[in-house]
Amino acid sequence: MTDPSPTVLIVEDERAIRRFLRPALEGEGYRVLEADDQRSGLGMASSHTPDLIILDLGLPDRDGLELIRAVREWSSMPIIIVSARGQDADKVKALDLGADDYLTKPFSVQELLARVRAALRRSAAVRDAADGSPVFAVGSLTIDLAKRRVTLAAEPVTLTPLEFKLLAELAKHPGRVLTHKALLDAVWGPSRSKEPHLVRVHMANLRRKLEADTTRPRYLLTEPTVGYRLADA
Amino acid sequence: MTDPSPTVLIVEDERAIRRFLRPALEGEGYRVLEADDQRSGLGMASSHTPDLIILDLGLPDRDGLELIRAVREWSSMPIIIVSARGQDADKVKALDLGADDYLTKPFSVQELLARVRAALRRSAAVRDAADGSPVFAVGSLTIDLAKRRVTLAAEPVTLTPLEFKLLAELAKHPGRVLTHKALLDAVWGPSRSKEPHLVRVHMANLRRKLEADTTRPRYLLTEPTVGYRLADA
DNA sequence: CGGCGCCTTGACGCCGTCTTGACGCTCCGG
DNA sequence: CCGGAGCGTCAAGACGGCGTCAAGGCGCCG
Repeated sequence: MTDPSPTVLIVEDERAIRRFLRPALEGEGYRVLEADDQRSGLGMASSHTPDLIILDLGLPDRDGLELIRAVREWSSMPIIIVSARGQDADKVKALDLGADDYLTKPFSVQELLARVRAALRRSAAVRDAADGSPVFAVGSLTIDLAKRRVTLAAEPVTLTPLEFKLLAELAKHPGRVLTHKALLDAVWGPSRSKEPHLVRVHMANLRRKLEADTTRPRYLLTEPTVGYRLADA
Repeated sequence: MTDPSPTVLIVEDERAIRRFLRPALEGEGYRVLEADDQRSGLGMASSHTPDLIILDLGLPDRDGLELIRAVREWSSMPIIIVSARGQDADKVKALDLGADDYLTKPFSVQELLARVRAALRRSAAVRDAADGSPVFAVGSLTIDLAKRRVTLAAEPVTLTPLEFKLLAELAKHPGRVLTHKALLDAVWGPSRSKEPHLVRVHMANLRRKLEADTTRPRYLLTEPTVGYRLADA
């Protein structure tokens, strides 16, 4: 839900500039990635999917604009341009290609950081509105982690806090077997990691609410001597 | 359905600048509104709900910043600042208050237009994801964040400032669970984020005004040990 | 200066939830 | 055939969150 430290990708050929941008960004609590040309920048953008890109348009291969276009093919992550070129035409072109902001060198670090904050704030709003809540669904069971809602055959099911936490933990790894210890650690904390009985009791309660026949579970499957698994098909 | 021509509100005291901004914007196909001070600007923003605001920070009453803050109380519409003052501190303050962009005079019209396009493009993405309606409605309850009004079965309900702020926070994320901490942060500020009792008391007061049966709430739902949720269906 | 409304703070009782323990079942190996 | 281990069920009790009420303080407006 909350991303504790957003990731910022810097695409910049001048090492000097990278060397003073990185600490400034890290000082704000961001994780920082670096690339020194367009190709590797695009690669890192797609492999790491950062939360924001700071892009120097004065790249040696000369077509940072191409990076904007390429990223925009599949993502709407914020892109802030920094460039030595301050011509109107350059700015207009970059912005119209999909860049979110444009600063001309030399620029103030404080201003850049403020614009980074503004851009991240906006994109967080988008994520919010999108409500792209990862809903897990098997059979007639749906689990919405973000909205904290569980429905069975389109009927809402009321779960106790602990029941939901337990079910959510299973839903985060659909189809995978979670050991007793893993569940205890995640739901109760490490102190209780030696009491599998806790899991059994609450699993029974969950089954009573979710399963038609508790003796032959459809969703909450027991993996004897190992743990439990949420059916994913 | 979609208004083909977005509305732009210009808040600017210098008539000369308005006189050259208006035709430029209209030339791009936008509808244009004008205000010449903060007060009327805020009024037009709430009555016409434009798609974007261009705000001159050098207003005579000197606190255009206040306009940003006031608008951000209830809307996330894009705000682009134009200002004669180019100090870092000014930019940082405006951006952190919620402004989307900041240009210093003199600026190029082409650049301004490009930044307007970029801002509108982004907010279109937001509206895409969420429904852009500023009024929230469930059952016989309606909440108008912009007008600051709440009605129940078409009857206006009078709420205290704090009650409204609390309800508004819930209405901004209908159906989602807001944790005690989230509500405390948003309504009381981070300093009180460890006093869930505050939320309970005021939630009880809200229920007394909004719910037919406070023991079985229709709108303000409790999520035990987690927080509260505003019903969205 | 007085009154009123609003927010805070504290106390209290209720009710749901979690834990704990006991018991019977099944499966499997000795 | 017997015995143990793992699992599911049930009930009882303790715990703590939640809602409610009332008192107190503060600011605002008349």
